Amino acid sequence: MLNTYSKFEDILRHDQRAVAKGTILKSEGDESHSRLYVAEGWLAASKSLTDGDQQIIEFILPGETYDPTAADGKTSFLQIEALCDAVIVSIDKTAWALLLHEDHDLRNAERERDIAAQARQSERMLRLGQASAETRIAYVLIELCIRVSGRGTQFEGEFHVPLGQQQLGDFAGLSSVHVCRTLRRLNRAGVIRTGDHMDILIRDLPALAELAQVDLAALRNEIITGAA
Amino acid sequence: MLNTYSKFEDILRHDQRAVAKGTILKSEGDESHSRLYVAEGWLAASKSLTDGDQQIIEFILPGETYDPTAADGKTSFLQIEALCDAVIVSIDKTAWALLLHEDHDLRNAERERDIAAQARQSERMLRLGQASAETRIAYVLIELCIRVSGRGTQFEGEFHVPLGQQQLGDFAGLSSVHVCRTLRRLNRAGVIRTGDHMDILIRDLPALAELAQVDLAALRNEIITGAA
DNA sequence: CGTTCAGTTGAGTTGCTTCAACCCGTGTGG
DNA sequence: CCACACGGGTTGAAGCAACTCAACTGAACG
Repeated sequence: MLNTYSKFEDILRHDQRAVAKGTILKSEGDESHSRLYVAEGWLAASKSLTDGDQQIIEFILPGETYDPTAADGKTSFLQIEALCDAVIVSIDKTAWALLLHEDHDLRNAERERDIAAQARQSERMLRLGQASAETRIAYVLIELCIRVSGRGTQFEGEFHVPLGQQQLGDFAGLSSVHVCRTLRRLNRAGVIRTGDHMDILIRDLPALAELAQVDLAALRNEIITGAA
Repeated sequence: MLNTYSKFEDILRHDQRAVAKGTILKSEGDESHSRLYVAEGWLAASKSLTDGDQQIIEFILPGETYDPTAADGKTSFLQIEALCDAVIVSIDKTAWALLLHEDHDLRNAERERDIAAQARQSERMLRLGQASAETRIAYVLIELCIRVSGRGTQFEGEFHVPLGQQQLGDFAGLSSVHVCRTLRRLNRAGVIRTGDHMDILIRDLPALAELAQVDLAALRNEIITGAA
């Protein structure tokens, strides 16, 4: 993952900052620091309604970057939170722009990254709007599996996500109670096995893909960046 | 709207193409033509589940551009459809890249456009995942109102959208029947008035914003591009 | 050993969907 | 000119999926 960013490793090393689980990163007035690079841990970008319900818009995994800045260059309309202890780098806005301008490969990689992120969002919207709880959960599991496996060889059927059922629900648009029930049902059906603290083992990937209504190979190409 | 694209008006004029309502624009193999510019009419970008339910991911309004191309540069994961008779321009991929490379202003404008589109999607995901039918419909109406009003002076409370209730439902994640009921309820409450063929008059904007759970001024900045 | 917190389960409720009927404006062919 | 079909909107009735509320469990921790 890191190799895409080898061009500015000096920055990455210099500006690293550890944050504890639960920390909320505000970009209030913090204009110069715009782009985030996550070296370790997971972040969640979310929005909430006035009545308190929140929707997780995107997870940011180790090795990925994210820019929460709005068009005005100042404020952010999203809340960024560390889902576990994390190490992040805030990349100076102008420095980033400079890098992007100089480095053609980086620019291309970022473009592909954007497209992949966009594709993920579309898939999620489709399911948020139209699919049953079972399909939503199955899709979330598959997306996360693909992403944690990364560009590595095959799918790793077993992986861990630093999420509670509440957060899974905030992502899939379901109540935590219903996430629990759905997960349990998938367990009983032998499709997955869940362990302590969101350890997930996919036992029957084709069945899960069927439930999620995805074509695995296609989704893979669509959803993650092609950079080797 | 057009003025952002004044730099390549020659292309726009040259390659215009009229399409009838309902036409589906496939990008199958049509690699060289990647970026769409909509001169007239509305397009919808949608995805569908295997069982046929479809979700409209984005509307593309006159004066806007859209690139349905996936990361591989070939296929598209979205279906683009003309919601009414439309005039579009397919901009050659390499020509577009060249323009973007040469023209700093255009590049910036596109960046802002991307950020605004991203913000819109986040708002919609929030409501798809967490909000009631009433809130979703109210939000959709407000978003569309803001977008058709554009950067113009004030909100125009009265506008028209070339959409049926079915399509409104596909966008808001509701059945057409429930869209009808909700619209009817808003009518009775005196918040809006609907006319023939999706003519909409917002009679009580603050009330609608309250239902949609949005801060009008903030949403405006967030959702549309700042280019004057 | 008590407290806390996440997950689990049951019971009851509700909001949205589905199905079906009906209305109405429009187009079409006899 | 009327008869008819058609498609979109409207409404009622019935069903169901997901929600809320609440109680219980078990693990982690002081």
